[in-house]
Amino acid sequence: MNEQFRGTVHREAISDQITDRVLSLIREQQLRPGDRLPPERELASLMGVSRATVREALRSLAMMNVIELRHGSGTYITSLEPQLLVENFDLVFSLNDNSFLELIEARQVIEPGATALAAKRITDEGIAVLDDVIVRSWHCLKTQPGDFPQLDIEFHAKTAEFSGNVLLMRIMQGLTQMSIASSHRTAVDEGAVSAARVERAILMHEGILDALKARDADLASQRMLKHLLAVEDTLRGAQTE
Amino acid sequence: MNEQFRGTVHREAISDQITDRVLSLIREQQLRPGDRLPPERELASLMGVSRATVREALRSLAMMNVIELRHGSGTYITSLEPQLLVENFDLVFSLNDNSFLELIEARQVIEPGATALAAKRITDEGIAVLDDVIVRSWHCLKTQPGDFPQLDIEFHAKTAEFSGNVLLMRIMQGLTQMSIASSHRTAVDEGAVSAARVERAILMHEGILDALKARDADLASQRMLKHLLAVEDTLRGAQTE
DNA sequence: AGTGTCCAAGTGATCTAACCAATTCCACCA
DNA sequence: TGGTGGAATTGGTTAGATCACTTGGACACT
Repeated sequence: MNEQFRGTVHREAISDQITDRVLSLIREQQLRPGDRLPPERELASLMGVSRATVREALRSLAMMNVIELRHGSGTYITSLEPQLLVENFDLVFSLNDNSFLELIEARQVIEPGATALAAKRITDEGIAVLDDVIVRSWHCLKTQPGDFPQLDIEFHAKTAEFSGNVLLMRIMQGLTQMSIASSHRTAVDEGAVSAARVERAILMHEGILDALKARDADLASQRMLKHLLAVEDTLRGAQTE
Repeated sequence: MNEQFRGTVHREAISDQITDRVLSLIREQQLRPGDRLPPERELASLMGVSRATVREALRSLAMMNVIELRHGSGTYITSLEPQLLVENFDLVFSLNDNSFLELIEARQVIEPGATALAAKRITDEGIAVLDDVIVRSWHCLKTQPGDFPQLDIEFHAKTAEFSGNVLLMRIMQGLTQMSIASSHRTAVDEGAVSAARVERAILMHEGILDALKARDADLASQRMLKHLLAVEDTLRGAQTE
């Protein structure tokens, strides 16, 4: 016996029911990208709840990039493209305190593979983008070597982007952001941006780009790993100075 | 002149500022798993905003499983485990048929490298843990083959753990967890848990573990990649059936 | 002392009723 | 024709109140 006590006592919170409802409508294609939802006031009266509750649900969906709230205009379904929906994936690994040695090690595991994929998929437009980064890097070396880290990040982020894999792209972006925060904390910047080091880094970027141009996945992957090992040496050196 | 008009017109919505603030506090270790946040009323007055706005932020964080709102008790930081934080990303896989291929591709990039690290760092205790997973996998095959995916996750998650890199561990555990969610969506389960396939998977796990026991990083890495390529074939096959 | 009951305080959940701010669109005028 | 101003629409935010759940301590009973 005692079956009579089965079942959950806590029903789901109202605002969670609303988010589930919207997500269901999206899955059933009753709501499609670009569609506009009814105004908040209307939704509230339709469902017999307060506007505040509706807004809690809508804001949650907006944070997941499922909908977009446009002030004065309305609520719209986003494009629902994968790169949008995984935008917050970095939460999975960025909420912890990480040493930059762990960071660089993770990049050594991920970037060579991502670069190999990029070699297979990069378009001529993509190559032009990376070429431009290199050109700007040389210019930066002559004028403001201190600004190089920004271009370094851009090169790596773009390379990850051309891997054509949105998850790898997001992971790389998250890791590079953490690298920035980490280097700011450890004051590594001064050592890493000496003109000689910047020049070596640009040369290695060029080598990687050449391999990408040749669509040589193995070579590109190898060179990216070598580059990241060099970065690790630089960081280790700066750390012990 | 006209400098007076500088600056961005659209500032970030207040509730988004609050979520960012909470996430920053977590990153800075000022808030840790299990910690309790101040009551909503207090947060509102501390930040000089209304309670409704605070709640929109908190509900968004709760939807991403970063915090938990306990009615009558308070607001608490969750465990922040990767398996928990990726829960809501399954929407990507139900909306886009090809996303799970990108997922397995990302795993193919990351897991071999992480496994190589594990080969260098795994302890005898770690090996015992993986041995136990294998033993339970064989037992599962004989009794409840349908429960194998859970053990599959466990093998990969533990391997990630023994890589000794928290970042890689979390990324890998998150991706592995999502694999299960995506395979549920695509109704692959039936095909994937056939006894023959389960047996093949366990044998490959054994091969990986043997390489780890030998501390052979290259071999372990190779075998992990081969295993994931096999998983991809299984998924592709199930997709077109 | 141990134990169970009950109540009050604390806290999240929801509602109501405003007003502010950005967008949209149409009527009106030049 | 075309711009221009203002009203209507709609999201953003606030304030205050009430409901519902949890917690812990006071109290009575054993």
